[in-house]
This record gives sequence, C-alpha cells and structure tokens, in this order.
Amino acid sequence: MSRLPSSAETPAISTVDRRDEIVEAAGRLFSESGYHTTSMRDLARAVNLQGGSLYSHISSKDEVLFEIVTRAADEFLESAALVSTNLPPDQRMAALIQGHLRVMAHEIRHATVFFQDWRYLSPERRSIIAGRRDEYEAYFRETIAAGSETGAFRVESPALAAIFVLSTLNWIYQWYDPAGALSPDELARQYTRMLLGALGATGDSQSGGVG
Amino acid sequence: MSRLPSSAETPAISTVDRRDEIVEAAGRLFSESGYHTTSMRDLARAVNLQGGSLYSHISSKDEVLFEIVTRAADEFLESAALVSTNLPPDQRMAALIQGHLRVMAHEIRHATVFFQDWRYLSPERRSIIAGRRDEYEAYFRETIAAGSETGAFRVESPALAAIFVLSTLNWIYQWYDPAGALSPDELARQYTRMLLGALGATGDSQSGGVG
DNA sequence: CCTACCGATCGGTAGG
DNA sequence: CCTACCGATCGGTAGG
Repeated sequence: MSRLPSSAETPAISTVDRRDEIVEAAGRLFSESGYHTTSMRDLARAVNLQGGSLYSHISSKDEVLFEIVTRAADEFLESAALVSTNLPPDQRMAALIQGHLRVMAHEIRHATVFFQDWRYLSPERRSIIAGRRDEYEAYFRETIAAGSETGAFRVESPALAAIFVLSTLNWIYQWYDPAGALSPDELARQYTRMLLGALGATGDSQSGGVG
Repeated sequence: MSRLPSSAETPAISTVDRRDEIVEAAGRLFSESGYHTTSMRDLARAVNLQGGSLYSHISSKDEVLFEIVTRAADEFLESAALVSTNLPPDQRMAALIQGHLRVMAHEIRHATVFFQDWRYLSPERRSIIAGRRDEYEAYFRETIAAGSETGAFRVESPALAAIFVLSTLNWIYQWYDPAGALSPDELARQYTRMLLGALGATGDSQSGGVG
C-alpha cells in the first residue's frame, strides 16, 4: 500500500479541478461554521493540503467567499430568467417560487453562505453581489406589479410585497433540511399557496389553479 | 480645562451602569459589523477604556453576546405574553405581529445581533436561547392552530405556517430602518394584512376587521 | 505542493 | 481602571 509520488502515477488533476474542490469544501465549512469561524487551515485540512498550499489555487479567503456567493447568485438568477413573462402573473409568481425552492433544495450550502456571510465580502465584491440581489428582487417586484395591474393580485405596495415574499424564501436556509420529511415539492406547494394568499390572489386570471 | 482625578469629583458611576454601557455599545458595534469582526479593543474604545479594563465589568466576549441576545429574547417573549388568549385567533395573530414589530422597531440593534450572531454563542448559552426561541414560536403556532380549529384560518400545517409567519418578521432587521419613510405602524398594518391573507383568514370571527 | 516563516491581531490575565 | 504582558492563532508569502 505504500504510495510514493512518481510522475508516471501522478493523477491528472488539473489546477481547475483542485480549485473547484477547494471552493466546494469551503462551501461546506462556511455553511456549517460561518466564514469567520473557519480558518484557512481548516479549509486546507479538508482538502488534504498544508495551509500555505491553498494559495497556489486561490488568492485570498475573500476570493473563495466570493466564488461561493457568486455561484449561488448565478443559480437564483438563472432560475428566475427561465420563467416566461408571458404567463399570467399568478402562474409566473408560482414558477418563481418553485424555482427558488428548487435551487434552495439542491444548493442549500451555497445559499446558506450567501445569506449568512455575503456582508463580510470586501466592499467591491459586496457591491457586485448587492447588484445581483437587486436584479433578482426585481423579478418578483415586477411580477407582483403586473398582477396588481391586471387585478390578479391585491397589494398595496409591490415593493414591500416583494420583500415580504422573499423574506419567506430567504429564511428557509435557517431551518430547512432537504433530506428531511418535508420534500422540496411539498414545501413549494404549501409556500406557493400561502404566498398567493398573502398577495390577495383572486384566481381571476385564465387559470386560477393553485396547488 | 485640566481634569485631574480626585475622589471628590469622581462621578458616582456604579459598576452596574458601566456594565450596561458596555453591553449597549456592544449591541451597536455587533449589529453594525458582526460579532467576529468586532474586537474587544473596538468595544473598549467605544466606551473610553483600555482593552484589559473591560474585564473588570464583564468576564468574556461570549458573556456580552449572551447579554444582548437575552435582552432581545426577553422583549419578544414579554410582548407575546401580553397578548390575551381570549381574543379570537385572527385578532390574537394581529396583536402578536404588531407586538413583534414594535419590539423590532425600538430594539432593532439587539434584534439584529440576536438573529445574526446567536449561533456563535457557546454551546450552553446557545441552547438556552434556542429554548426561548421555541417558546416564542409556540405562541404563533398555537394561535394558528386555534384559528385552524375555529375556521378563522385555512392552513394545512400550523407548524409550517408559524415558520412562514416568523420568516417575514425575523427577516425585517435585514432591510428595515425604523427612522425611514415607512413607519412601524404602517409596516405592521401591511404585514398583518398580508399574513392574515397567507393564513387564509376568513374574517368569520366576531370581528373580521383587518387594517 | 511543502516547510518555514512573516507581522498583526486576537481574547484574556497579572499585578498594581 | 491602566500597563504590560501572555500564548494562540490568524491570513498570507518566500523560496524551493
């Protein structure tokens, strides 16, 4: 079982793969213990490296955090972008909610780091993320505003209603276990139902079916 | 303007007051920058002390965090305890929501530290807070369950609905500025309306008036 | 990718 | 309440 390094048997792991492995491990550690409570030595140990060796793959702890947070932001934005704006507002909102919960369910670690630690990014990187966040919120706000005009929803302020909706979705990382008894689909169904209720959905559009 | 210490003019600041001053300053600093990003030297500077001098008033950083978080928990629990269980469920829920938002509005710093940093408490202290948290959640869950039985609410799972309601309330520290354009009362009115909608409030109880 | 190191800073204590 | 200090640990770098 002795395994001495030799150029012949050195596995062809590219720098890119290694970097990815580091970011994934960081996602696990940061989501469990928090950004500041995880040291670079903890991270190195998780990928079987010495502390200093990390820096041939990444340039700083801040960069690793940014990578994780960016991956989460990308997934949420891609999910929202897939929702057709041709749908009636209530169905559009239902699709946004379901998309969000789907991302949450299979990327809960990145999402957790996103919500928990994005404020600790360096100022420049934090403002990039703040921009994406606003972009994402706009999908919800505009859908609510559209429904407000067609009469599908009855809300006083689309901006406040969007924050309200996203509050329930963003909080999920705090308590939800995708592997637990409540399936992502069942969660999506019940949340969609309650959220459409909060928006005063009238069910007057072409298809009033909810859940 | 020279001011030499003399027992005659030493202000009668008791140890208790000093301790309180430290905890209040910590509430400000932790809520702005986070627990781990605030050093004990930062805290000392904020109350015009040298670093080591803090420890004649408090015993550890963890203890200071616990104090802040406990104060927040106490206020939320006291607020919920004031709501009469004789009220019909929808009015009871409205009162719980308004109470929560009132505490949030005038104790937003403690509340922020509570939600943001309670997970960094030492294990023993963290479990005490977890207990209070569950206690508070029970007020909401039981009110929803009661409304579910009387037909005032239409929900599938009171437990999930309680989490849903608290999500919107707990998230508020992330975006709300009590001194901004949206007054606490107006926020409470709109949130109560949306939340009762989410719970499928029928307005069938004695007084259906909502906002 | 490792060894060995850097300066800075951390929370907390001793002794007065 | 201060001065002076403690050991530990931090993120990051140099040189190979």
